Amino acid sequence: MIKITFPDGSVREYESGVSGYQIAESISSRLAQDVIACGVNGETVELNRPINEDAKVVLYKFDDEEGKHAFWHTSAHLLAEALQELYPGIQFGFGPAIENGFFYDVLLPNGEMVKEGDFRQIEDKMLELAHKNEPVVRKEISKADSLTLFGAAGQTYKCEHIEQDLEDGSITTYTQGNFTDLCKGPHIVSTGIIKAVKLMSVAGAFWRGDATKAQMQRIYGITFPKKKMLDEYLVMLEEAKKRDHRRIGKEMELFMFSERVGKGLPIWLPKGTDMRLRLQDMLRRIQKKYGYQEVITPNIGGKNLYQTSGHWDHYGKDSFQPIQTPEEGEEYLLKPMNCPHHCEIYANKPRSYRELPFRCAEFGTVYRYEQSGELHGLTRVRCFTQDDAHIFCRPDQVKEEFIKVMEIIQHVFRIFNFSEESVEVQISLRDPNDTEKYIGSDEDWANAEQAIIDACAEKGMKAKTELGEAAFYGPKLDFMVKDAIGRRWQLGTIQVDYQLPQRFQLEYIGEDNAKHRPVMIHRAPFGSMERFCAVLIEHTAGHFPLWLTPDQVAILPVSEKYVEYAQQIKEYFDTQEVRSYIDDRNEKIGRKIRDNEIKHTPYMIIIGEKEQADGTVSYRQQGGGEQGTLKFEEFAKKINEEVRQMTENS
RNA sequence: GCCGAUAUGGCUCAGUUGGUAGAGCAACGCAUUCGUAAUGCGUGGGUCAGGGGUUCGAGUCCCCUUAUCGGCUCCA
Repeated sequence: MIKITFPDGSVREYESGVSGYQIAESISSRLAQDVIACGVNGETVELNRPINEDAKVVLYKFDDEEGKHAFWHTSAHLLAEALQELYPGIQFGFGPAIENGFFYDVLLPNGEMVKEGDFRQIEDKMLELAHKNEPVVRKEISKADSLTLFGAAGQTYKCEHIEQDLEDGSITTYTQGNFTDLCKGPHIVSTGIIKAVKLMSVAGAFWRGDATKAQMQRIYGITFPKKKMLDEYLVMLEEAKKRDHRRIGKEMELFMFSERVGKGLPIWLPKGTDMRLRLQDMLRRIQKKYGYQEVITPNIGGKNLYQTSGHWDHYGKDSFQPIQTPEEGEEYLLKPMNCPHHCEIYANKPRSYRELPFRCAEFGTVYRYEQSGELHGLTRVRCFTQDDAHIFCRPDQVKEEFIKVMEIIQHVFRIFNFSEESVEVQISLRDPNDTEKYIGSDEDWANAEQAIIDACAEKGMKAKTELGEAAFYGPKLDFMVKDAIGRRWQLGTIQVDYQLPQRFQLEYIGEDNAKHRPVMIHRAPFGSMERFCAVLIEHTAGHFPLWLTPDQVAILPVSEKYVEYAQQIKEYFDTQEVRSYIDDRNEKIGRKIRDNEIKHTPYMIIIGEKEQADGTVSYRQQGGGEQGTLKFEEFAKKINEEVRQMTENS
């Protein structure tokens, strides 16, 4: 007999070898229907795996992360099972559960390709197989046997995976019906729980994520235990699309692209520019308090500059190719980053330890020749402006300076209500197994990485560590924020760099009257104006805060008779720096209200006979209906007061 | 760059098996001069992304190019 402890603390006795499914059933038959996976001692196992010792049990439902994971993982197997029936000879790669659903990497025989048009047939086959409600059976298998099994099935990728990555004694297979997959689980108890299936897309994906290896087809899908849940999910996706910054940017006339100007080259329209300048001003105010000095550098630089920095070696192919000056025989690059220019500013004169840290900031526009397939709205472009700065400091100042930058970034994110949950902080270190990718000594790397880790610890910053994500010259602390459909984008970044100061032979005279090498911190709180605006648009769905929004007030005359009064108000607003426009269309007031509600303008004022006589305005808040009546001077004061509070609290 | 998909008036989209383009919104005009989420009537606007091909005939079928979308790879 073994003792099983339940989440509520109660303990029951069972025969050794009892399965999770039997445990679930013994509690309540109704519960057993909802339970789709089972955890033991913190480790998720499938319900049919025998439990042989005293254990703490967790029973997962679809709503639990672990439950969902098992559900979608089994769904990936279901997809593979269906594909195997439809395309005999198909090769399988990896097929995991992901945040929303699952995928399977496959290679069809004879160079055939899965097309979106085939999805219906595959989905039907998956549902047909699920309807059989086959149990998912786990089996431990030796390495030799697994190689025989998958070798006989012609699964060369599975065999490669077994040979290279798996150790004898830790290999398991899962079988449902006629389909057996190499897998470490966990899975749901049987396929019949899967009631709704939707294949989302098919994409190319390189075997093992290596662009030099075979390209497989990655089929994405999602499944649910109820049809209704799938419908709700699809509606949610549609809603998210409405927040897409590319769509809102067009609707609100914030930015545009032109095929003739070139792909990936965003054009900021008047309203978008207005907003961007306001964002820049906000950051300028904050930076000033932290002792930054703003500079302006050219948009091109000599090729030699980037050879010195090492960027040419690492990213030469990914830059716009050099501009030649035939008479002078020189080559210039469109500036792909600002750091080398800033190094030259530092080197412009001898520096004393007394003037460090030297903090040099620039809204620096850079150009990068990103792969065409990578371009994406404003989040991945070929011309963008970094809210860049480089801090040159003494080695003993690194941690303190790093922490100050963290404060700026947190400050900025707080202003936009990017909550702790929506921002993921990532410590990006180098891959210790692939040091070729990086420059600099192990000692410098150790120091730089430790500075970041210490700073995070000191600030109590919750951060996950990723190996291989560092820049080639140093480790980073990255602030990632999700877009409307859950893609993660790096916004803020802070990087510690011992390399560029060396390459540029940067020095300062220390207290000891000897020359010393400074350390450089690269940082950008927004990351780039383009990407930050994109993510901000998606987070706010275009409802920007009053201080930032291009238009604060819509002035709506009840009829054309009051347009003159409207103009008088607008002129006054202009003098008070309240941003307004008049909707003087020949439309009824109800219509004007509706249209301006949709336009996301935060305030509307309505003026007619009464207001004109009293010198007042009747005002509404977007989404909040009528608010009251004020003298128009009072209203302007109220707007500015609101803006003042917002910006001062920041 | 690679895989899959899309491209029709300013915007969002119809356009059945090939038979010479439609709607709603927007714009413009006229009437109306209106009180807190859509006034009515009318008008103009498209080399169907570009190029080539098949055909008596192509928005529709085929090929190439370009841009865009979903991914992969990359991201200083």
